[in-house]
Amino acid sequence: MLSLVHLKVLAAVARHGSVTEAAKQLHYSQPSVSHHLARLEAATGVKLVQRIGRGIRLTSEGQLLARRASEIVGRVDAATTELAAQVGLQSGRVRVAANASTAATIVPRAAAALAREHPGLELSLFERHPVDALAMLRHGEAEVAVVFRHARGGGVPLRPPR
Amino acid sequence: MLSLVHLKVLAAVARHGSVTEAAKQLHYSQPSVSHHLARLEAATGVKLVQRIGRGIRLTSEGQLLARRASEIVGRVDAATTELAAQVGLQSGRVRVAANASTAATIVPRAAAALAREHPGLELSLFERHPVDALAMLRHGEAEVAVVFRHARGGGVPLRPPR
DNA sequence: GTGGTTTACGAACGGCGTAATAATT
DNA sequence: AATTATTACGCCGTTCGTAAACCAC
Repeated sequence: MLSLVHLKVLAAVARHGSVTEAAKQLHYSQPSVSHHLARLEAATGVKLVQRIGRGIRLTSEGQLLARRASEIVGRVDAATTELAAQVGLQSGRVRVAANASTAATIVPRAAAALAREHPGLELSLFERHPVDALAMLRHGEAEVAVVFRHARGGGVPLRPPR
Repeated sequence: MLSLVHLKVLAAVARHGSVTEAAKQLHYSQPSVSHHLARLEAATGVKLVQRIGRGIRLTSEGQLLARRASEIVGRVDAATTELAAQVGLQSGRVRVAANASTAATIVPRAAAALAREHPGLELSLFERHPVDALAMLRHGEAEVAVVFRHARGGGVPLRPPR
């Protein structure tokens, strides 16, 4: 089984076209990156890079694998983020600042849905004038603000809880 | 960065609902799988499994991550396969057995395209009666057979070179 | 006691950096 | 001489298996 680190390194080398640059971006030493490439070649049994002049170039197979590697690494990062978000939704505080009309209409419906989906959340609703609602959001006194700015088209700034 | 092995183990545990079964399917020892789960929990900081009676159960976060893990591991496997196929197309031998009518019409066009895309391939064409063409395929004397079985709807058995 | 999971321990491997070497401009 | 990549080496963490302990039916 390939290693994610190997794939990440290959993707970085593909992006920057150089072992040195990839190492810098990954905060690795130059030899580490070189070694990773060698190991990845050994693991796959495929030549992935070519020395060309005093730099290197990916072979066509290297380019193919690098594209897949970017995709895969992206998914891993996304899964990590998603998991963290899921945990954040299990418990925590969500303070909603809304103006009168939204606080009476769409906010209760959204609040009910949120409470149903994530019963562990502590949910508070504050009815404020739009300007004050946004101020609460800005000052960290609320996680969510719901206001109408215009008659048509609304603004719904959203920050995840913690 | 999460480890692919960890993700693979989590996916296997999710599939089989048991550390023991997952270990069997992965050809690991039982303690290894247990240890992997513990490490994955440590790495993510999230409780992923619960002891329940004398078995275990994934938490909701565990189930979420397991779904993503399956997806990711699948992509890694696909990339590996794809890379191997790409290498196979760089060099090797493709022997095509075709009956007279296809050998004169669609096969040359396909052969030209293949030769253009993958110049390293050694390409041979054999014109045979349909039955003999399929026999060559079956006996490993050809990698590809192209025959018409009926007046409408053709059969194009394909095996990748090596 | 049986089936299942976890903890403990030791061996082998992998991954990292620093230092030294090679190759190209 | 300067820049880039590789090889050599030592350290530490990870991963594996076996053996022992733990827990629930």
